[in-house]
Amino acid sequence: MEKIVAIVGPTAVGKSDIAVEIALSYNGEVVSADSRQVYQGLDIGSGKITQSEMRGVPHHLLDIADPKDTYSLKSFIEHATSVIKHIHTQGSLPILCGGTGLYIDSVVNGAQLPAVPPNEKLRAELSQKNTEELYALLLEKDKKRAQTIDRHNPRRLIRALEIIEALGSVEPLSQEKTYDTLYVGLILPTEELHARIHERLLKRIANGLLHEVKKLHDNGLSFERMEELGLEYKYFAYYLQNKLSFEDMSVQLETAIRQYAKRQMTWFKRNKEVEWFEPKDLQKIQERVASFLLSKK
RNA sequence: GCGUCGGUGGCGGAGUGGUCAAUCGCAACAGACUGUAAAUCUGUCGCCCUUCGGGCUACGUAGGUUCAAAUCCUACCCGGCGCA
Repeated sequence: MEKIVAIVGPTAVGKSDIAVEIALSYNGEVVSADSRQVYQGLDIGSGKITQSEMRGVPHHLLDIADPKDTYSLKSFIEHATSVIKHIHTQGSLPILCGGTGLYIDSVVNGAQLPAVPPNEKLRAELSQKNTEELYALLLEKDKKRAQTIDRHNPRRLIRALEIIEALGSVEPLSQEKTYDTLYVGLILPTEELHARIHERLLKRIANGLLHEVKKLHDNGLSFERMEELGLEYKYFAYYLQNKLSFEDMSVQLETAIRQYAKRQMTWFKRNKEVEWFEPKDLQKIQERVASFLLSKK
């Protein structure tokens, strides 16, 4: 099986740097797995790596979508899979690196998704209903899916109904593992991570985050869409609409980023394949990658 | 100084004699994840004991009334506002 390395961990832990280090040592190319960095123009706020930080290492799946459109997991799997294939063909090592756990796992596990693109009309229609109604509807149309779904979660209920609308039912996902994967998890003590989040936010603000968000809006990205994009974009959109003072906005944003980091950890912790390191243990990480590359499977 | 309104859990804020360890929101903590994932959702959230259940301490402080008080009374302390 072809090998890939996946670098995971919470936001602000320092994944990008480590990915570049590994790439430089083992002839790697980075495949970003970040649901926001795929969008053009979301640079400072999404923490997109800069040209100089790349240090000559090719990076893929950045700036491939228009933020006005919804980029989907399905597209990500397709793009990433094809890029990884290409990297393998060149005899290089693909390094999946990013904070979007679902994206990474889906690629690593070879999830096969049915092509059911977002149906905005249906979504708008269904979002008028409350969760009970949605659940009742699902129960009626696909009893099997209804049994396992989180019945309080409108997002999932709507998505399930959307798939049913297109395909008649929600079939179990099929997965086909095609890679030999090393999961490198990066972790820091909570206080340290929080301090990094704080510093990073200040830096982003100093580097012109507000200007970036204004520019996005001037270019036609609605505040509504920005709120959907979350974190920096969501809170700065609140500020620009005078829903929050700058002070309140930055405090709440920082809290939201911390909460996000926690959710990421919850996701990654449950994956027993992940081997955890502190970012400062670069040496150990490098050694682990080396032994992984020598192993046979 | 007088008058007046108020002081409730980490914060905001309900409750105004019994069903109150105290609605709710936030934060915090733990978790889920059939595909919008930086999204969405769930649980816990005074202290102690073993879950059920039980015990203890609590609604500014100190007393009091009452079978029963966060809720009524008195004094004091603190804060806002009005008049001086």
